[in-house]
Amino acid sequence: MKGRSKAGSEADRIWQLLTALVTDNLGDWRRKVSEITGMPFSRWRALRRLVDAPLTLRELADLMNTDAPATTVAVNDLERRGLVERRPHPDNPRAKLVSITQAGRRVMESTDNIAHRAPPAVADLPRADLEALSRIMKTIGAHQEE
Amino acid sequence: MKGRSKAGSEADRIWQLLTALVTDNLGDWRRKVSEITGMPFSRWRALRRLVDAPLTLRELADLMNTDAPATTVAVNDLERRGLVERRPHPDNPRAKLVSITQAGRRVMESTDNIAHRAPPAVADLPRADLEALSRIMKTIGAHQEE
DNA sequence: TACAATGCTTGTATGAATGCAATCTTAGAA
DNA sequence: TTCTAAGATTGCATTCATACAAGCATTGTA
Repeated sequence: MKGRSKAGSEADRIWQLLTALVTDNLGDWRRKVSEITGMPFSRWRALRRLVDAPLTLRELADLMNTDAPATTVAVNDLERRGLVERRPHPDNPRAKLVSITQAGRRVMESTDNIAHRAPPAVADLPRADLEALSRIMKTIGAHQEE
Repeated sequence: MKGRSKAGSEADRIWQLLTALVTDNLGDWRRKVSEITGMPFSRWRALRRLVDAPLTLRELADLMNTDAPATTVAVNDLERRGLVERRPHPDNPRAKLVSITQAGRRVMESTDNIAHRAPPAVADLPRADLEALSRIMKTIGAHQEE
């Protein structure tokens, strides 16, 4: 957390607005994702973390801010649905690597195209604003990779 | 929905990134808000909608994308806690106006100062990006007022 | 008057998220 | 070897969120 400014900063105010905007639309979004995928929203959220790279259960649990048991249950469900696979970890025999399957990728694509419609307040933004937003989100994305 | 472009547009991609960013941090946020206020997150969310102006139960239900019974339960709880008041609607005798109390405002202030810390990926953005974001969020906010 | 619609309430049922205790295996340290 | 820690699993218990059915009071209309 380098150069962290204090609470109540500009960034915090923006974040507050962002979370309000998203949470107000979250209910609808969750409903749609569940409807399309036929599984709880939390399963979809777990699956999304596996798109870029396989993870151990421990890593997945940390990323989702839940405990190990909850993660095991989620992976069990996803595996039963054929969306992920458990494989032995090449280096650590205690750990297992969870990776997404082709079927899993298809599920993610189906929701990419259908469930992520921007709410009117965002969709109706002027082009210049959308471009600025796009650029900023890329910056944020890059920051999170670290 | 004026001038709505098709699915998969730039706005939709941005929205997808935004929701991912927020939902990834939502768990923590909900926990903190619950801890500070001593009530479920959904109660806080309902209370927030009443900060600007009193609403009827019907209006509150629509804004939160839930049904009337759920809203009644939420308002009952908030009223028991002394954070909102039910008053007869001046024009429509069938409706009731729910308004936030001073105690309710204090609760909202307590979470404004403590729970809304921006995640590092946002807090560490360059100043120019933060300013652009701030301006865009104002535009979005104005759009939602309509 | 009779009837439908609005606004709210009560009660119930269900699915889901979360957290905790206990167990098992394997790896590494004493 | 013995002990401890890491990684994963099973099972359970609790709290929420959400939806639905049914009912009551009030308003407006046929």
